[in-house]
Formats: sequence, C-alpha cells, structure tokens
Amino acid sequence: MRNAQPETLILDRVVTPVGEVLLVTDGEGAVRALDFADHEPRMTRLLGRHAPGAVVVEGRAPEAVRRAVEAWFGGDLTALDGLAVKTGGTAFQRTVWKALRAIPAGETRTYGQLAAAIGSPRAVRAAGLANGQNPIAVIVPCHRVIGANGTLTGYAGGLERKRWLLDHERRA
Amino acid sequence: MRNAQPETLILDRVVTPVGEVLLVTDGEGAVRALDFADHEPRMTRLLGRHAPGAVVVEGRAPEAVRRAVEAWFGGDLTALDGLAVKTGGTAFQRTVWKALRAIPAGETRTYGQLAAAIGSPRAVRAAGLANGQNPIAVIVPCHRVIGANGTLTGYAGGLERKRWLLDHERRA
DNA sequence: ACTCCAATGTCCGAAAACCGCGAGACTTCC
DNA sequence: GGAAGTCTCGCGGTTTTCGGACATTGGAGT
Repeated sequence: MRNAQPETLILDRVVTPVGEVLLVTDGEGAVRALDFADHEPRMTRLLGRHAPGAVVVEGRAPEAVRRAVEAWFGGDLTALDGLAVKTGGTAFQRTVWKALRAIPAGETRTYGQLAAAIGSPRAVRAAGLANGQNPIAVIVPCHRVIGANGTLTGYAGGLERKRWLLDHERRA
Repeated sequence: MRNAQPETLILDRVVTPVGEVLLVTDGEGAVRALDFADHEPRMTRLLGRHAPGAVVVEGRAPEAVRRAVEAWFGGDLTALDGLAVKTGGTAFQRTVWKALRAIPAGETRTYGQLAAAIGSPRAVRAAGLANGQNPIAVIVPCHRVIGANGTLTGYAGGLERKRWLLDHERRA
C-alpha cells in the first residue's frame, strides 16, 4: 500500500568531464540525488531507502539546477552553494552530510576532523560509513574527506573520480 | 524523511453490543482498520506496520460506512459486503484476507480449509498467523475460522467476542 | 616500524524464534 | 474395544535477533 499519493521525482542526465551524471530533483526543485551514470544501481538503492515509494520518471531538471551543475564542472566552484538538497537517512547521517557542505571547495578534512566537527570525535568510522551513504555526490562534497595520512581511501564513484574532483577544485 | 505528503486517516468510534469499536477510514472512504476499543494498542501497532507514516486524527467516518457497521451488528449480515477495504501486508497475508471475505456469514472454516483455499494446503499454521494479523476485524471475518476439532482456538479481540460474533451470525 | 585493538552507527544477510494448526502416536478411563 | 484427552513434531511465512563488515584512527604493546 505504501502511500496514497506517491511523490514524483524527475531523473535528468548531465554530461561532465568525468562522465555523465544522474540528477534527481523533486517537485519543489530540491536535489534528491546525484550520482555517476555507471553507478545507477547504487543510486536507485539509496533513493529507495531515502524516499520509499517515490516514483522516478525521466525528465528535465529545473534549468537553475542544471546550469549550476554545469557551471561547477566548468570552474565556478561557488555555483552549487545555493542549491537546495533534501535527503532521508538517520539523524546521525544528516548531521554528517550537513557538516560536509560546510567544508569550503578546495579544502579537505580527515574522517577524524569530520567526526569531531559533528560532536562525536570517537565515531570516526561511523562517520566514514555515513559519508559513503551520501546520496548526493559533488553537491554534498563527500569527496573532500580523506584519510588522516593523506590517502584518498575510498569513493563510491571510483577513486579516480575523487582525485579528479579534488584536482578540479584546486585548479579553479 | 518518510514522505513529503503523509496520508491522513480518520479514527471514528461505533458502539456495538460487544463494546465500542474503533473504525479507521481513509480519504477515499476505504476501511483501513477496525478493532475493539480495549485493544487500541494492538490496532495502532498494525496500522503503523501497514500504513507507515500515516497520520491518524479523530473524526467521523463516512456515513455509509458507519451505517453499514451498525446495520451488521443490528442483524443485516450482508451490510458489510459492499464495503471497500485497503490493507498493507505481504502478498501471502493479502491472499489470506481476501479468502476470508469469501466465507459466507454464518458458516465457518477450519484453518486447514483456509490454507487449502489459497492454494497452500500445508501452510496451515502460517495461515493462522496471517489470520491473527488481520487489521480489519468483523469486515474481514477472521472470526469464522476455527480449529479442526471445533474449538475456537483464538481471537485477538477475546474468545468471548468470537463466540458472540458467530452466535450473532447464526441467530440472524 | 609494525601489529593489534577498541570505539561507533548503520546495513545486510543468516538464523532462530514464533505462532490463533493438525495429524498421528500414546494414555486414560469407562 | 473404544471415545476422548494429551504430547510431540513438522509444517511455512513473518518478525526478531545477532554477528559481521565498513571509505578510520589513535594508542599500546613488541
């Protein structure tokens, strides 16, 4: 039965230097998910968890959102700052994701610093896990978190993409 | 996050010879739950499982539904036949509940017959379990299922109510 | 320098427990 | 003998519980 009036989400595609990305927005223009096209199953799984029962249809995202994403990949690192996002998840996860958006473009943090920033300095590993569950790549910049010794450690979209994103931010 | 637009359900109360019953309907007039007032926690639990995130407010059920319930308790055993119901649950459970409505008033079936009727003759105990999870008492007549040796075996609303309901159907 | 360990929140799969049964073996008591 | 009660076990779907794994890291022990 789920819900009488399921929410409708729009799935759009944007071409970037690191490959096509999938961009999911809702009726209010908030971004609900963003992931690389070759990881669609993963995104679908996360969406199913965060927006149970929602219906996803192919379509065109609001122009402002599309333009912001393209501008960011084009070099305007502030383009994403004003975008509204909306996620599900537990309180802990949302706290982590909110903290991620506070990391300025071009900078990085360690998992330990991230954990400390949300007030649970010992929940280092948990923070890393929450990082990996982030449904909105790039806009929620989970790629800016690296290991304490400087290694990139991991990225759902592939380490080479993580490296490219960080380089891109340093270049611009 | 659950869902952006939670469904609103209406909780009404109807007085009957076996005590007050709680009657939950949705915006489309379908019955979503019916249980005895002294088992409210149980109903709430089932509702939470079958309509996650729904909001329940006290109010008045559609007149047609109220009247049907009152008529049935008054002796018109066909009054409930036209009522629309809507439930959650697994495929198996819904199959069981649909089969229950096919049992004519005044008759009874054993758990074994019920299991056979849905095509799983060996799932006797599972059928009994599904029977007990039925969120819509009386309308979905789980009280018409009894043990193979004629004992009533069990009823969420209390065995004396099960006995009364069966007597009522035989009387009318 | 290297290994081992503990702390932390969440998800996922496996396993077990749970039952509104019923059939068959066994007792008991006329 | 036989009717009726008791015990035991297998049935199958659902719910709960439990144990790992994980995008880590700092400290202690060797």
